[in-house]
Amino acid sequence: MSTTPRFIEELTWRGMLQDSTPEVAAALGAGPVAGYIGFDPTAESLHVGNLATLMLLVQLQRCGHKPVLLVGGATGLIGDPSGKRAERKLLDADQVLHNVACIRQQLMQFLDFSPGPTQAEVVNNLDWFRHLSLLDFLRDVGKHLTVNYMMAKDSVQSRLETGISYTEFTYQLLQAYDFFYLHQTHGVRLQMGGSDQWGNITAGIELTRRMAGADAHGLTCPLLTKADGTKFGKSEDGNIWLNAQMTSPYKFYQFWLNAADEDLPRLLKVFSLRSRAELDALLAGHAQDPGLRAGQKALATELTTRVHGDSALQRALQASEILFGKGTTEQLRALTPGEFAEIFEGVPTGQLSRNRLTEGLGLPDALAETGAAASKSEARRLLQSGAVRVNKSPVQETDALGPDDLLNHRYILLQTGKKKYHLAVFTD
RNA sequence: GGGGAGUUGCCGGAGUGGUCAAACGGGCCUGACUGUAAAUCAGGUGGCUUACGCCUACAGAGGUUCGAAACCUCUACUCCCCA
Repeated sequence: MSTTPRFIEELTWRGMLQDSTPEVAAALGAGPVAGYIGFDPTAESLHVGNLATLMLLVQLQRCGHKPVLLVGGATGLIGDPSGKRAERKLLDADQVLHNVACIRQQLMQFLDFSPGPTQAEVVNNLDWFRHLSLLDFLRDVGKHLTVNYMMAKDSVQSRLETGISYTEFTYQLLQAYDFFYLHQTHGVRLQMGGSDQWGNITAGIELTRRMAGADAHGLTCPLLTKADGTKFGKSEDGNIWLNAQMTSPYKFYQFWLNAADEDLPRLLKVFSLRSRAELDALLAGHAQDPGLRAGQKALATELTTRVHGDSALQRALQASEILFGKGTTEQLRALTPGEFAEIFEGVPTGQLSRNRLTEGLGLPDALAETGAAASKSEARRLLQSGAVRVNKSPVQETDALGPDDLLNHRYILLQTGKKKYHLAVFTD
């Protein structure tokens, strides 16, 4: 044990510890502990916010404990009211099933599943809820927690005005039972999660204590916030997903690269696996010359590699260089169709007919019809403000597109603003 | 049950018969500067049009008027006070 870092200490310096039960450090110090985190199958993919809580399990395993990943195949059918202002629409059962399969696959790439005492494990709570009858649940589980206790939770309190269905109200009881069940069957003694999960976690501890007379522990990490007050994990286009189909590796890389200096220390501590000394050195170096963005580059590189692999990182770097570096029209023209497709994968496209080019296609029309601008009026405004570039070259408002502008015989790269790209695809 | 106030563009909020596509602030977009940043500064922010201009918009419907976001009537919704 002496060679591996202490879990609680590790979380503390990384700023990943929000709430914890009093005896949790002692319990973890006494020997290997199995701990779990639940993931809701609300989408086909996890996003970077999920990745933050997932890091708790990664650190747990690195500290010599056993991580258990719970996929909420059952709880996903009910819906967690935590942090939600209003009742949610129930997810389609088939959709949940599908999401569970996708997320399960995704989760597995972040932990070590090789045999041994700290081997990671994946469970699905549908496996035990499927066979639990309502009557058994009410008699064996529901009897142990009072409505008064359940009502006191923030997730319920905040909904007393607007209303909460019996279904969502019961959610905490289901999650509590997960903890009890994993305690009995997998020896799990710790549940972790984002700070919004604290109420559900304590419910589980309480239920385990009452049903099994056993001690259980819990801890949460702070929800990540950004210095500018906007929500972490979102870009203009929505969530940053871990699935490469939903958020291209290029976008993923860009997301981290664009982290604000102020947020950098916290992000690195949470997401990087580097040691404290390494991070201190990195941050010190970054502070010397923030303009180099050494910190952002390290963060983006490490995470893109971990999530998408090294070759995806290389392509993201190449795309970034062409789009933001000294990339020129000549460079664009030099790309092979294969390279072109990889670099512009995930860039929004709009289709136009090839014969539009023969007599010259006006820029306002081209911008509006490909979706690069919302309307011709907006396209004109952008043109007048000097925001528009075609194949990286500045253009005049009255310029027209012709066959000579085609890249790889079918593409024209439209740029509306420094960072916004749109690909016009010309078909026959 | 009685009395009063309100409903304006993405949001807040002016506007009480023409000069209102609608002040001001926020947000958002673009440019300059820069580090593909922050801060700052500048411009823009319904649609169509090269443009003159036209169309659609101020809760909904109808009306008065040469002309309405503004006046009247009804409808819907919101808020406040009294019992």
